[in-house]
Amino acid sequence: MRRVKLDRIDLKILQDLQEDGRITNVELAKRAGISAPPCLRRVRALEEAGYIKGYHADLDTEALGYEVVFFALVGLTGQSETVLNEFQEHVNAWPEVRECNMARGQHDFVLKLVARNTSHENDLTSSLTAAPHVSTVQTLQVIRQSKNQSGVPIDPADPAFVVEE
Amino acid sequence: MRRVKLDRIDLKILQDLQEDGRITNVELAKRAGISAPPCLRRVRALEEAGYIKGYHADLDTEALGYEVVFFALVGLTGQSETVLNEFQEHVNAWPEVRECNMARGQHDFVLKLVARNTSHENDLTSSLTAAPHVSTVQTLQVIRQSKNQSGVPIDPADPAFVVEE
DNA sequence: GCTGAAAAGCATCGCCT
DNA sequence: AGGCGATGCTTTTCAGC
Repeated sequence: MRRVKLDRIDLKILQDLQEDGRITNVELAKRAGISAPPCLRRVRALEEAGYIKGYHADLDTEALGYEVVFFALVGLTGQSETVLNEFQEHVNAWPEVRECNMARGQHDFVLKLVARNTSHENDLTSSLTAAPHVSTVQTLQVIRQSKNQSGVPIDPADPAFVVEE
Repeated sequence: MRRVKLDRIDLKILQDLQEDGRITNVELAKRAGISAPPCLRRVRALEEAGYIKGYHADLDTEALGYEVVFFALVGLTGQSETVLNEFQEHVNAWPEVRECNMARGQHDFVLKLVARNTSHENDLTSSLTAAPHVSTVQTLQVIRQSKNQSGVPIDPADPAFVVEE
Protein backbone atom coordinates (compact mmCIF):
# COMPACT_ATOMS: atom_id res chain seq x y z
CA MET A 1 0.00 0.00 0.00
CA ARG A 2 2.92 2.30 0.63
CA ARG A 3 5.62 3.24 -1.82
CA VAL A 4 3.85 2.14 -4.91
CA LYS A 5 5.50 4.70 -7.11
CA LEU A 6 5.90 8.43 -7.03
CA ASP A 7 7.10 10.36 -10.03
CA ARG A 8 7.72 14.09 -10.40
CA ILE A 9 4.12 14.74 -11.36
CA ASP A 10 2.81 13.03 -8.23
CA LEU A 11 5.18 15.09 -6.10
CA LYS A 12 4.07 18.30 -7.76
CA ILE A 13 0.45 17.34 -7.10
CA LEU A 14 1.18 16.58 -3.45
CA GLN A 15 3.07 19.81 -3.04
CA ASP A 16 0.27 21.87 -4.57
CA LEU A 17 -2.45 20.15 -2.56
CA GLN A 18 -0.47 20.65 0.61
CA GLU A 19 -0.22 24.35 -0.17
CA ASP A 20 -3.82 24.80 -1.29
CA GLY A 21 -6.17 22.01 -0.34
CA ARG A 22 -9.10 23.49 -2.22
CA ILE A 23 -7.38 23.98 -5.55
CA THR A 24 -9.54 22.74 -8.43
CA ASN A 25 -8.52 19.66 -10.34
CA VAL A 26 -8.29 21.67 -13.54
CA GLU A 27 -5.82 24.11 -11.98
CA LEU A 28 -3.90 21.26 -10.35
CA ALA A 29 -3.62 19.52 -13.73
CA LYS A 30 -2.46 22.71 -15.43
CA ARG A 31 0.32 23.19 -12.88
CA ALA A 32 1.37 19.58 -13.11
CA GLY A 33 1.49 19.81 -16.89
CA ILE A 34 -1.09 17.13 -17.63
CA SER A 35 -4.80 17.19 -18.47
CA ALA A 36 -7.57 16.96 -15.90
CA PRO A 37 -8.69 13.32 -16.10
CA PRO A 38 -5.30 11.67 -15.46
CA CYS A 39 -4.64 14.27 -12.77
CA LEU A 40 -7.80 13.32 -10.92
CA ARG A 41 -6.92 9.65 -11.29
CA ARG A 42 -3.54 10.35 -9.69
CA VAL A 43 -5.11 12.27 -6.81
CA ARG A 44 -7.53 9.41 -6.12
CA ALA A 45 -4.66 6.92 -6.25
CA LEU A 46 -2.61 9.03 -3.84
CA GLU A 47 -5.57 9.19 -1.47
CA GLU A 48 -6.13 5.44 -1.78
CA ALA A 49 -2.46 4.69 -1.16
CA GLY A 50 -2.50 6.79 2.00
CA TYR A 51 -0.12 9.51 0.85
CA ILE A 52 -2.96 11.96 1.40
CA LYS A 53 -4.58 11.44 4.78
CA GLY A 54 -7.20 14.15 4.49
CA TYR A 55 -7.97 17.78 3.81
CA HIS A 56 -8.53 20.42 6.45
CA ALA A 57 -9.31 24.10 6.78
CA ASP A 58 -6.69 25.87 8.85
CA LEU A 59 -8.59 28.02 11.35
CA ASP A 60 -7.37 30.96 13.36
CA THR A 61 -7.01 29.78 16.94
CA GLU A 62 -7.13 33.23 18.49
CA ALA A 63 -10.05 34.48 16.42
CA LEU A 64 -12.03 31.50 17.63
CA GLY A 65 -11.48 32.42 21.25
CA TYR A 66 -8.46 30.31 22.14
CA GLU A 67 -5.97 32.82 23.46
CA VAL A 68 -3.51 30.29 24.80
CA VAL A 69 -1.61 27.55 23.00
CA PHE A 70 0.79 25.53 25.09
CA PHE A 71 2.94 22.44 25.10
CA ALA A 72 2.99 20.01 28.03
CA LEU A 73 5.98 17.73 28.58
CA VAL A 74 4.75 14.79 30.60
CA GLY A 75 6.68 12.14 32.51
CA LEU A 76 4.91 8.99 33.68
CA THR A 77 5.49 6.69 36.64
CA GLY A 78 6.25 3.79 34.30
CA GLN A 79 6.70 2.97 30.61
CA SER A 80 4.78 -0.25 30.21
CA GLU A 81 2.31 -0.53 27.34
CA THR A 82 -0.60 -0.47 29.78
CA VAL A 83 0.58 2.69 31.50
CA LEU A 84 1.32 4.47 28.23
CA ASN A 85 -2.02 3.49 26.72
CA GLU A 86 -4.06 4.40 29.76
CA PHE A 87 -2.55 7.86 29.88
CA GLN A 88 -2.97 8.33 26.15
CA GLU A 89 -6.58 7.28 26.03
CA HIS A 90 -7.36 9.49 28.98
CA VAL A 91 -5.97 12.71 27.51
CA ASN A 92 -6.98 12.03 23.92
CA ALA A 93 -10.58 12.29 25.03
CA TRP A 94 -10.08 15.97 25.89
CA PRO A 95 -10.95 18.29 23.03
CA GLU A 96 -8.29 20.78 24.16
CA VAL A 97 -5.56 18.24 23.45
CA ARG A 98 -4.71 18.82 19.81
CA GLU A 99 -1.60 16.67 19.57
CA CYS A 100 -0.43 13.77 21.66
CA ASN A 101 3.05 12.45 20.87
CA MET A 102 4.73 9.62 22.68
CA ALA A 103 8.40 10.56 22.87
CA ARG A 104 11.88 9.24 23.36
CA GLY A 105 14.00 11.65 25.38
CA GLN A 106 13.67 13.41 28.69
CA HIS A 107 9.88 13.17 28.78
CA ASP A 108 7.41 10.44 27.86
CA PHE A 109 4.87 12.60 26.06
CA VAL A 110 4.72 15.92 24.26
CA LEU A 111 1.19 17.33 24.14
CA LYS A 112 -0.05 20.41 22.35
CA LEU A 113 -3.11 22.03 23.87
CA VAL A 114 -5.32 25.06 23.40
CA ALA A 115 -7.07 27.01 26.17
CA ARG A 116 -9.52 29.91 26.20
CA ASN A 117 -7.41 31.87 28.69
CA THR A 118 -4.82 31.49 31.43
CA SER A 119 -7.34 30.22 33.94
CA HIS A 120 -8.47 27.54 31.51
CA GLU A 121 -4.83 26.69 30.92
CA ASN A 122 -4.27 26.25 34.65
CA ASP A 123 -7.29 23.97 34.90
CA LEU A 124 -5.94 21.84 32.08
CA THR A 125 -2.49 21.65 33.63
CA SER A 126 -4.03 20.56 36.94
CA SER A 127 -6.10 17.92 35.20
CA LEU A 128 -2.98 16.71 33.43
CA THR A 129 -1.11 16.40 36.70
CA ALA A 130 -4.03 14.40 38.06
CA ALA A 131 -4.26 12.14 34.99
CA PRO A 132 -3.47 8.40 35.36
CA HIS A 133 0.21 7.52 35.94
CA VAL A 134 1.45 11.10 35.61
CA SER A 135 4.64 11.82 37.46
CA THR A 136 5.81 15.20 36.09
CA VAL A 137 4.27 17.96 33.97
CA GLN A 138 6.21 20.85 32.50
CA THR A 139 4.38 23.43 30.43
CA LEU A 140 5.61 25.80 27.75
CA GLN A 141 3.25 28.55 26.75
CA VAL A 142 3.49 29.70 23.14
CA ILE A 143 4.09 33.44 22.90
CA ARG A 144 4.57 33.73 19.19
CA GLN A 145 4.33 31.19 16.42
CA SER A 146 6.64 32.25 13.63
CA LYS A 147 6.28 29.17 11.49
CA ASN A 148 3.54 26.58 11.27
CA GLN A 149 3.66 24.45 8.18
CA SER A 150 1.78 21.31 8.86
CA GLY A 151 3.10 18.73 6.50
CA VAL A 152 6.42 17.90 4.98
CA PRO A 153 8.86 19.64 2.69
CA ILE A 154 8.50 18.41 -0.88
CA ASP A 155 10.76 19.34 -3.70
CA PRO A 156 9.71 17.67 -6.95
CA ALA A 157 13.11 18.50 -8.41
CA ASP A 158 14.89 16.55 -5.68
CA PRO A 159 15.61 13.02 -6.96
CA ALA A 160 15.54 11.74 -3.37
CA PHE A 161 11.75 11.93 -3.49
CA VAL A 162 11.19 10.15 -6.72
CA VAL A 163 10.24 6.58 -5.91
CA GLU A 164 10.28 4.67 -9.14
CA GLU A 165 9.12 1.10 -9.00
CA MET B 1 -11.64 42.58 10.98
CA ARG B 2 -11.80 40.05 13.76
CA ARG B 3 -14.89 39.11 15.69
CA VAL B 4 -17.34 40.52 13.27
CA LYS B 5 -20.04 38.07 14.13
CA LEU B 6 -20.28 34.32 14.36
CA ASP B 7 -23.60 32.55 14.62
CA ARG B 8 -24.32 28.85 14.95
CA ILE B 9 -24.33 28.39 11.19
CA ASP B 10 -20.88 29.94 10.83
CA LEU B 11 -19.56 27.66 13.55
CA LYS B 12 -21.05 24.62 11.88
CA ILE B 13 -19.41 25.66 8.61
CA LEU B 14 -16.04 26.14 10.30
CA GLN B 15 -16.33 22.80 12.05
CA ASP B 16 -17.21 20.97 8.85
CA LEU B 17 -14.46 22.65 6.83
CA GLN B 18 -11.94 21.83 9.51
CA GLU B 19 -12.96 18.20 9.36
CA ASP B 20 -13.13 17.95 5.58
CA GLY B 21 -11.47 20.76 3.69
CA ARG B 22 -12.64 19.53 0.30
CA ILE B 23 -16.30 19.19 1.12
CA THR B 24 -18.47 20.68 -1.65
CA ASN B 25 -20.36 23.86 -0.97
CA VAL B 26 -23.64 22.08 -1.65
CA GLU B 27 -22.90 19.46 1.00
CA LEU B 28 -21.67 22.11 3.40
CA ALA B 29 -24.89 24.07 2.91
CA LYS B 30 -27.02 20.96 3.43
CA ARG B 31 -25.29 20.22 6.73
CA ALA B 32 -25.58 23.81 7.87
CA GLY B 33 -29.27 23.82 7.01
CA ILE B 34 -29.13 26.63 4.44
CA SER B 35 -28.95 26.74 0.65
CA ALA B 36 -25.76 26.91 -1.36
CA PRO B 37 -25.47 30.60 -2.32
CA PRO B 38 -25.59 32.09 1.21
CA CYS B 39 -23.35 29.29 2.40
CA LEU B 40 -20.70 30.24 -0.14
CA ARG B 41 -21.01 33.88 0.85
CA ARG B 42 -20.45 32.95 4.47
CA VAL B 43 -17.37 30.89 3.61
CA ARG B 44 -15.88 33.78 1.62
CA ALA B 45 -16.64 36.16 4.49
CA LEU B 46 -14.99 33.81 6.98
CA GLU B 47 -11.93 33.61 4.74
CA GLU B 48 -11.86 37.40 4.35
CA ALA B 49 -12.19 37.96 8.08
CA GLY B 50 -9.27 35.64 8.74
CA TYR B 51 -11.17 32.92 10.57
CA ILE B 52 -10.05 30.55 7.84
CA LYS B 53 -6.34 30.91 7.17
CA GLY B 54 -6.10 28.34 4.41
CA TYR B 55 -6.76 24.81 3.26
CA HIS B 56 -4.21 22.04 3.22
CA ALA B 57 -3.89 18.41 2.29
CA ASP B 58 -2.65 16.37 5.23
CA LEU B 59 0.16 14.20 3.87
CA ASP B 60 1.66 11.07 5.36
CA THR B 61 5.07 12.03 6.71
CA GLU B 62 6.44 8.51 6.76
CA ALA B 63 5.17 7.54 3.33
CA LEU B 64 6.99 10.57 1.94
CA GLY B 65 10.27 9.41 3.34
CA TYR B 66 10.43 11.28 6.63
CA GLU B 67 10.94 8.56 9.18
CA VAL B 68 11.70 10.85 12.09
CA VAL B 69 9.59 13.59 13.64
CA PHE B 70 11.09 15.35 16.63
CA PHE B 71 10.71 18.31 18.93
CA ALA B 72 13.62 20.51 19.89
CA LEU B 73 13.52 22.60 23.07
CA VAL B 74 15.92 25.44 22.60
CA GLY B 75 17.41 27.85 25.15
CA LEU B 76 19.17 30.98 23.95
CA THR B 77 21.99 33.05 25.42
CA GLY B 78 19.70 36.06 25.77
CA GLN B 79 16.07 37.10 25.31
CA SER B 80 16.34 40.45 23.58
CA GLU B 81 14.24 41.05 20.47
CA THR B 82 17.35 41.00 18.30
CA VAL B 83 18.53 37.66 19.66
CA LEU B 84 15.07 36.07 19.40
CA ASN B 85 14.54 37.34 15.87
CA GLU B 86 17.94 36.33 14.62
CA PHE B 87 17.48 32.79 15.87
CA GLN B 88 13.97 32.62 14.48
CA GLU B 89 14.87 33.85 11.04
CA HIS B 90 17.80 31.50 10.89
CA VAL B 91 15.85 28.31 11.63
CA ASN B 92 12.68 29.28 9.78
CA ALA B 93 14.68 29.14 6.57
CA TRP B 94 15.17 25.39 7.02
CA PRO B 95 12.52 23.32 5.29
CA GLU B 96 12.81 20.62 7.95
CA VAL B 97 11.54 23.05 10.59
CA ARG B 98 7.77 22.69 10.44
CA GLU B 99 6.86 24.68 13.53
CA CYS B 100 8.71 27.36 15.40
CA ASN B 101 7.12 28.53 18.63
CA MET B 102 8.58 31.14 20.92
CA ALA B 103 7.75 30.01 24.44
CA ARG B 104 7.40 31.11 28.02
CA GLY B 105 8.66 28.43 30.40
CA GLN B 106 11.84 26.48 30.81
CA HIS B 107 12.92 26.91 27.18
CA ASP B 108 12.83 29.82 24.76
CA PHE B 109 11.64 27.93 21.71
CA VAL B 110 9.77 24.76 20.86
CA LEU B 111 10.49 23.54 17.34
CA LYS B 112 8.93 20.68 15.48
CA LEU B 113 11.11 19.12 12.80
CA VAL B 114 11.07 16.26 10.34
CA ALA B 115 14.09 14.23 9.24
CA ARG B 116 14.63 11.48 6.67
CA ASN B 117 16.38 9.24 9.18
CA THR B 118 18.35 9.26 12.41
CA SER B 119 21.48 10.51 10.72
CA HIS B 120 19.59 13.41 9.20
CA GLU B 121 18.11 14.11 12.63
CA ASN B 122 21.59 14.24 14.14
CA ASP B 123 22.72 16.66 11.47
CA LEU B 124 19.77 18.91 12.18
CA THR B 125 20.37 18.80 15.93
CA SER B 126 24.01 19.73 15.37
CA SER B 127 23.02 22.60 13.11
CA LEU B 128 20.57 23.77 15.74
CA THR B 129 23.24 23.74 18.42
CA ALA B 130 25.42 25.80 16.09
CA ALA B 131 22.64 28.27 15.24
CA PRO B 132 22.99 31.92 16.36
CA HIS B 133 22.64 32.57 20.11
CA VAL B 134 21.81 28.97 20.96
CA SER B 135 22.73 27.93 24.48
CA THR B 136 20.93 24.61 25.02
CA VAL B 137 19.13 22.09 22.79
CA GLN B 138 17.08 19.21 24.08
CA THR B 139 15.41 16.87 21.60
CA LEU B 140 12.39 14.63 21.94
CA GLN B 141 11.88 12.09 19.21
CA VAL B 142 8.28 11.19 18.46
CA ILE B 143 7.70 7.44 18.72
CA ARG B 144 3.98 7.37 18.22
CA GLN B 145 1.51 10.10 17.45
CA SER B 146 -1.85 9.11 18.90
CA LYS B 147 -3.65 12.35 18.21
CA ASN B 148 -3.02 15.07 15.67
CA GLN B 149 -5.93 17.39 15.13
CA SER B 150 -4.62 20.57 13.71
CA GLY B 151 -7.07 23.24 14.59
CA VAL B 152 -9.37 24.00 17.44
CA PRO B 153 -12.31 22.31 19.09
CA ILE B 154 -15.59 23.82 17.92
CA ASP B 155 -18.96 22.99 19.33
CA PRO B 156 -21.71 24.96 17.56
CA ALA B 157 -24.04 24.08 20.42
CA ASP B 158 -21.76 25.79 22.94
CA PRO B 159 -22.96 29.38 23.48
CA ALA B 160 -19.41 30.40 24.41
CA PHE B 161 -18.57 30.34 20.71
CA VAL B 162 -21.43 32.38 19.43
CA VAL B 163 -20.18 35.90 18.91
CA GLU B 164 -23.20 38.04 18.22
CA GLU B 165 -22.48 41.61 17.37
C1' DG C 1 -30.12 37.76 4.43
C1' DC C 2 -32.56 33.96 1.96
C1' DT C 3 -34.45 31.51 -2.21
C1' DG C 4 -34.64 29.93 -6.99
C1' DA C 5 -33.28 29.85 -11.66
C1' DA C 6 -29.65 30.33 -15.04
C1' DA C 7 -24.88 30.51 -16.79
C1' DA C 8 -20.40 29.16 -16.48
C1' DG C 9 -17.06 26.07 -14.98
C1' DC C 10 -15.70 21.61 -13.00
C1' DA C 11 -15.54 16.63 -12.01
C1' DT C 12 -15.83 12.47 -13.96
C1' DC C 13 -16.77 8.84 -17.22
C1' DG C 14 -15.85 6.09 -21.53
C1' DC C 15 -13.16 5.49 -25.27
C1' DC C 16 -9.19 6.14 -28.04
C1' DT C 17 -4.03 6.75 -28.49
C1' DA D 1 0.09 5.36 -18.82
C1' DG D 2 -2.22 10.39 -20.99
C1' DG D 3 -5.76 12.89 -23.87
C1' DC D 4 -10.31 14.05 -25.91
C1' DG D 5 -15.10 14.76 -25.77
C1' DA D 6 -19.60 14.26 -23.44
C1' DT D 7 -22.48 14.40 -19.38
C1' DG D 8 -24.16 15.65 -15.03
C1' DC D 9 -23.18 18.31 -10.99
C1' DT D 10 -21.39 22.28 -8.66
C1' DT D 11 -20.22 26.76 -8.24
C1' DT D 12 -21.42 31.35 -8.83
C1' DT D 13 -24.13 35.29 -10.19
C1' DC D 14 -28.35 37.78 -10.33
C1' DA D 15 -33.09 38.97 -9.85
C1' DG D 16 -36.73 39.04 -6.55
C1' DC D 17 -38.79 38.14 -1.84
